[in-house]
Amino acid sequence: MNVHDPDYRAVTLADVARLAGVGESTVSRVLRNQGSFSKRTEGRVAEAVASLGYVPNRLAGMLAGSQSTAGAKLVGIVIPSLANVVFPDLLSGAASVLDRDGFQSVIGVSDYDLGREETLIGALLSWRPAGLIVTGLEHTDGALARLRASGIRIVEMIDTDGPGLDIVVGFSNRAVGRDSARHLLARGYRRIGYVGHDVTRDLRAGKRLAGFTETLTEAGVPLHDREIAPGASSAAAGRAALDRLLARTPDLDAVYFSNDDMALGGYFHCLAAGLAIPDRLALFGFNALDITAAMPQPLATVRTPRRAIGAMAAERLGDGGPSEVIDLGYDLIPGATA
Amino acid sequence: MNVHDPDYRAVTLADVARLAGVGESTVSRVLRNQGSFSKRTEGRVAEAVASLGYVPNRLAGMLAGSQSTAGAKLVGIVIPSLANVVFPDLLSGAASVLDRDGFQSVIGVSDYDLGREETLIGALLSWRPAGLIVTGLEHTDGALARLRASGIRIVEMIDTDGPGLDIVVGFSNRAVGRDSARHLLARGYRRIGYVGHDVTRDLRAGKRLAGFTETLTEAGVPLHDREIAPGASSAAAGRAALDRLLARTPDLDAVYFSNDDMALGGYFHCLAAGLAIPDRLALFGFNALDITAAMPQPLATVRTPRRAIGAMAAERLGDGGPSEVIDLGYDLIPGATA
DNA sequence: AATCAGATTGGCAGCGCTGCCAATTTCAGT
DNA sequence: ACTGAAATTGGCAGCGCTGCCAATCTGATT
Repeated sequence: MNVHDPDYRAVTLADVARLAGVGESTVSRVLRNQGSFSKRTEGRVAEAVASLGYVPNRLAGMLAGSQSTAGAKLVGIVIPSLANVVFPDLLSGAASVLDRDGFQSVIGVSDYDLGREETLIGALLSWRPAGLIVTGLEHTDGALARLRASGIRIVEMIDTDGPGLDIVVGFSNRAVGRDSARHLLARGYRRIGYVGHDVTRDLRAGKRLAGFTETLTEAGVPLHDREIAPGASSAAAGRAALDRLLARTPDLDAVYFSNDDMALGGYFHCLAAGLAIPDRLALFGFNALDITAAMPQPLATVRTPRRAIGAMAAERLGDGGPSEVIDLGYDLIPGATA
Repeated sequence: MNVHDPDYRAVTLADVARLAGVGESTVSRVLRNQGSFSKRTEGRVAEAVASLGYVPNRLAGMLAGSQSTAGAKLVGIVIPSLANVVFPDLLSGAASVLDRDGFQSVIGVSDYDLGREETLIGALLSWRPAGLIVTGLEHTDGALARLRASGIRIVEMIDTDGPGLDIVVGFSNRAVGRDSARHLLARGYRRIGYVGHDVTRDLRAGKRLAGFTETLTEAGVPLHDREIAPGASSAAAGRAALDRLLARTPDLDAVYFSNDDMALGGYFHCLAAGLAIPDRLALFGFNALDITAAMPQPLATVRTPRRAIGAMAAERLGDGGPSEVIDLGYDLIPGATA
């Protein structure tokens, strides 16, 4: 007997009620441990549930419960990618809070494509979630319209550089860029280069770079040269890009990378090319991936509170407070490569 | 006006039907592009949808559609973690197929805890998915019971070393271990050690180790020594564990790691300690993470078809074929570290 | 002009569960 | 034994949508 048999019918709450000899609403109350019922009833119901192998149908439950505020225990989350550690971290931070509060989440991956993000937002909204967590502040007009029209709590996470829709949780990427530049300047580097990946897709990396060059320029030490690798960030892309950059501009004394993956690639290039770090060339990354702490020379990078951002985003989804921007900051890790 | 206003009511299909001046079922047909309707009707409906900002309620749709086979376009996926690249890869492989077929997926993360997996399976089943993808072959009795009772298609992915429930997609971890051992033996290594992480949680790593030691023993070159790091795998754990292992057993000439993260840590240890690779010590990993190809000396490792496994798992979810085991194999990458 | 297959359409009964409300039971305090 | 408040319980109307079926319309054919 399975779902494909033409006359298959799942066990329903009504079946349980019948077997237990109680009303449907009583079973519902017992199952949700809400309202009052006697110990005896609870026992009967538990027994019936066990003997029938009853599994509640959450679809029906949510539909029915959607009329009340307490109903929809569901949230939607949109992230650009799963390949970059950042996002799984954000997700697990959010999951820890969501689990605690008994929320389910439906996740959409936009693949750094704002058009696809708009589609995903529409799809997630059709689940009638109690709230939505999206990544970044940049969205298509259509996406913004849908988000506004939804009338639900929206949390934009990671980035605080710009106007948000409702709740914004994250840190300033621009400030990260500025601080990174300040750090390199303080260490005495003056011929500074940049190695990044496709910024049209990863807008946050673009903001860091903007802050970085801004500070350099203010200090009278403009960015010496830059190399942008096409496609997503990766160690291989970082290694190849640094190679190209140095071939063109050998006199650099420090390189700022769009993130740690790229920086790790750069590190490998230096090892392979026999360039002393940080004396011949300093390296600076972003994200503080776990792996960078295990390097022979810990990478100079910036640690972002990823899990905390995810957790805070989930936290704020629930409350009905006013719109606000929550800056969770970041830490600059000096490391040994810059 | 938003969801929290006491008298808020979402736009429903009935509202659209009224505005468009057609019946509800007609709107439903147009929206799902199913059945027949005139161009004129389609236009009216599209107009009404746009003007009202209507978003279909998938909860209701699935509930209503659940009676038919075509209804529930939903699948559940359970993975042990998001922190290990392997799982996001599996997920995106599955997503590519699921998207194509118009399926939604709900994901659960068990955190390598079989008890938690059982709970998650129950939770996912309550969404009445058309099928479920789980990780590995080991499950609690309770989980197995629920899976069997569900009557839906179950796909167990990654591991083919053991009896499956229904469809199994993956490769043999044991064979990976054996081939890895064979490779090291062929290269002439004879004092071989192992550095791993908590095997009680990562059962697949345990199977690889079993196959590995088995082959070594058969060759009359039993595993020389081993060091197990507590907790999850990471570069830091691998680095520290290799350090401990070598302190105790300095005469090793090769080390097999539970995966690339650990191996990368081992690589860093060798760099820091000035151990020549592979002459003084050979390193062998597992997973073929992208990053290992960017290393000065590409890591010797085994590439697993992660995206393909995810895609195949999703593919099989749909068909009604008989239970079977699908072995997608793997590639041994010689690299330059062994 | 009559006929008929095929295209188009609307009505309505559920899908399984929860919220509301009224009915019934229980029980401590007279 | 009697009373009122509190605890417990069941009935039933939806939640918003889809499937089924009968009704209506269209156009070509005879």
